[in-house]
Amino acid sequence: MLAMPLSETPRRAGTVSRPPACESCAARSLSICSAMQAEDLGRLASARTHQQVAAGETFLNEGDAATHFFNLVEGAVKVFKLLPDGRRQITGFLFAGDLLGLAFNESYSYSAEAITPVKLCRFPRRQLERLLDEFPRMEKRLLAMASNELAAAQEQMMLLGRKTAHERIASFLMSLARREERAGRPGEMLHLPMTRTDIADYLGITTETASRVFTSLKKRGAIELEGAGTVRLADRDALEELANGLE
Amino acid sequence: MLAMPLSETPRRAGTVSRPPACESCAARSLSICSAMQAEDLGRLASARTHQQVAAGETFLNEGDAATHFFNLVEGAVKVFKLLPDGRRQITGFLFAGDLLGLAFNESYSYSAEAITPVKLCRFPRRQLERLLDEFPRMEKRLLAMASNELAAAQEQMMLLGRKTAHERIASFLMSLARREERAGRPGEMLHLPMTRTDIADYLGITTETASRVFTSLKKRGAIELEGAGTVRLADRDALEELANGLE
DNA sequence: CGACGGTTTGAGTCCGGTCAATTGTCGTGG
DNA sequence: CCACGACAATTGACCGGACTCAAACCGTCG
Repeated sequence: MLAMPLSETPRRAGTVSRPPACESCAARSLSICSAMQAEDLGRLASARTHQQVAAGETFLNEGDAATHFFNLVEGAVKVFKLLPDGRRQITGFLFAGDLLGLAFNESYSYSAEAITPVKLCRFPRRQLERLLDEFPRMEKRLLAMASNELAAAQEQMMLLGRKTAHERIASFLMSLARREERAGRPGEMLHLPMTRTDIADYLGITTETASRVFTSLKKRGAIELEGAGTVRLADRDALEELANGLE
Repeated sequence: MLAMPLSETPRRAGTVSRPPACESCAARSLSICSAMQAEDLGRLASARTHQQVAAGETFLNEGDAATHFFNLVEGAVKVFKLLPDGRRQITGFLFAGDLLGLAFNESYSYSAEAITPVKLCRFPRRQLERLLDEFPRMEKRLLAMASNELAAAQEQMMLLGRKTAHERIASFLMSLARREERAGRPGEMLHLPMTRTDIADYLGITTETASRVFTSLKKRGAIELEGAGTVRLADRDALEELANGLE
């Protein structure tokens, strides 16, 4: 386990405010790196493999032996689980800088598929485990990340268990906006690389419902659409309220 | 974050198979202890506070400063989040031996309420952080626990997002049964300390639906009820299939 | 241009929610 | 021991939001 997606990490005083550039794989914000010394990076780098994945390709399968973990360098990825009859639940979207497959079980508990063309850095898990033994600071960092992941997971349970379709979409959009802003980009204009079906499978609704809600929010003036992939959050306050079940 | 509930920890070879008794707080399976030396336990113990909580009492509030973490010594606890209008999502049930409040954020992201009368051991978080610095093995153990938690959380997302009411109840029962068996007790006869409303709020359905599904499963012969609090899993294979969306 | 995948829209259905009434359970005190 | 009150659980009737099935509408790319 341990996939590190849109976790809403609160910037805490005392934490390294911006991880340094990770030379070894050209990722601008590989958060794990901030806990490593240059030499460690070198050691990990020696074992890493760069990998390209085409859009739509599944490069990690639920149940497979968890031999590697990944750093997503470029592109977007969906992480999901399937039921035998094909029903799908997407448990997270990952973007550049996110970590994937940091499992401590012997097999992956989810699958991962590229949404856009993807560049990733693959590390053998053993290598990481050795590093963890030697550099406890890294472990602490991972623990903090896992902690944030868990908080995000509980938030998602709240969404899936108790929110209406409108509230789910609003929550989703606000969550993306906050992520953009945490990365220093404006959060008003969003580019959605995933399809309506992906969004639906992430929010526990159907494609049709997702689409209907988007047009409904547009009619209300809460958002503007330019094609299906671009959303402008026209009334963030309204969306925020909706996301929290008010109104 | 980090609440450690019914995570289905696979017993891995090479891991301590059964944590030694934790003298300091009379818990029989305080998993964190297995990573500590006796002296450390003593140090933690010096700062601990024993605490009794009556059934129905909320002893931990979402948003409060996360100053302590807890070991549940006896009883059952529900962990939940609320929406402003009162809708509730229970994110987990905790039982004897489980850890609670092991947050690495500055405030709790959930509330916790006693289901039955509860005994807990309260430790200041600072103490733990010092210990973690000195004993990396503990950190590793926590990381593994967090990893299992995350896998369980994703399983729950699958349930909340995609399963039917029948499948949810079946999954819930099977999950409880496995937990019992992992603890060395027979999993066929279950005692449910929580109300139907609690179960419903955990599974993202209503009390009425939960109740209807229980009686429906009873009529089908999959379970037997003796009062609302005791369930016998009469046909585990059927329940297992239902839980996975087959049939 | 036509084909294909994704999106939107429409009509009808149904699972689970809502509201309401009844029954069951248990602890308390007369 | 039983009556009572309070709360949980069950059951019923009805409703509605989201699902299903189906058709039309893009946008992009060969």
